Amino acid sequence: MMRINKLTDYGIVVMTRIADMDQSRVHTAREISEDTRIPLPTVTRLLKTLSGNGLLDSQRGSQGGYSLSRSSDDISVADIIEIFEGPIALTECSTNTCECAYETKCSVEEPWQKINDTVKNALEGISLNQMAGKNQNEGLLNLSMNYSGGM
Amino acid sequence: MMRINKLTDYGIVVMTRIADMDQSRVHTAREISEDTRIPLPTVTRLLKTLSGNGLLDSQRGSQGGYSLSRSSDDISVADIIEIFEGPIALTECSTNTCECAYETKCSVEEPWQKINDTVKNALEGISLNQMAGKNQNEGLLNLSMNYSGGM
DNA sequence: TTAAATAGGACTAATTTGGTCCAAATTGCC
DNA sequence: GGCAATTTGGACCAAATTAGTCCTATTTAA
Repeated sequence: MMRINKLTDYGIVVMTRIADMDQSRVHTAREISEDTRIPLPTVTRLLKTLSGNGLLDSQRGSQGGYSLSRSSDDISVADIIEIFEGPIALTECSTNTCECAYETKCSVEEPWQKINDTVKNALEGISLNQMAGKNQNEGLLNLSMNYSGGM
Repeated sequence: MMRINKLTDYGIVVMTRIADMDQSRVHTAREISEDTRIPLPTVTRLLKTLSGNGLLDSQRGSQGGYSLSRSSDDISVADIIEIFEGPIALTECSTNTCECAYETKCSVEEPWQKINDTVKNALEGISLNQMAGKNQNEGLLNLSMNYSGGM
């Protein structure tokens, strides 16, 4: 189905939720779990991963919690996806380390690069801010202009 | 890794290979397997799926084999991907049948639609012809124009 | 009639993914 | 100082998906 993984999806939901919350204080895993209705153990793991990769700041101990490490304008969907899924690459051919066994495959490498760049750019072009409720729709027009309409 | 499945990848390789072959005759699974070095049983299955979904014509019996059902210009990478993976949709939210359980997720629906359309357009914009060796690079410039150059 | 193909589908092994849980470390507060 | 609330790190297992193989039936040309 060429889907992003469920955990990645959840990761985006969680980040979006945090972006929608009061930025003046930190938020606990429990709080976020209740808001999103994603089970606490799972949310816990998501938050660990997200803070471990620099997208969230964490504060330990009592009164601790998580907060965005930078403005929701400066966090893209691609940032989140790459944390959970690694570099955005639809095929192995799209990565640098491709060692194609089949000659045919290799003739295919350059088109794949282009395809990937396009996908990557689309994902980098959507900020958390756009995903969140506030300022909704603003900026999305840029994306629509990116494809000239058909092939 | 947000990858397409291996079988889908193989499917594209197989189709590309056929597009590169002599169009005046049909080609057997064995022949394609040897060319691509993909194991015969797997190639067999790929070809069955591809012909079953109208991308290849098949001819049974001795002297039988497979050929493109239409010009390689008229077959896109998206056509092949959709056969193996179903509709191109990065998240469930991108499909019509989304019944979001979480309110947060729903605020996220519209951006996902845009993202998906972009990805889909990118994949629809690459023809088998472009993937194959002949006329290489022709037409790819269109794609490059689709993203306005980073964010 | 036989050999060469495709068609259809069942089946298994391998891999990936989703989800849970536990113990340790840190911090604020009483 | 000690307790309670948190994050941290990692192990672990169950479920789902994917990859790959194989068998049998059908079709067709020579």
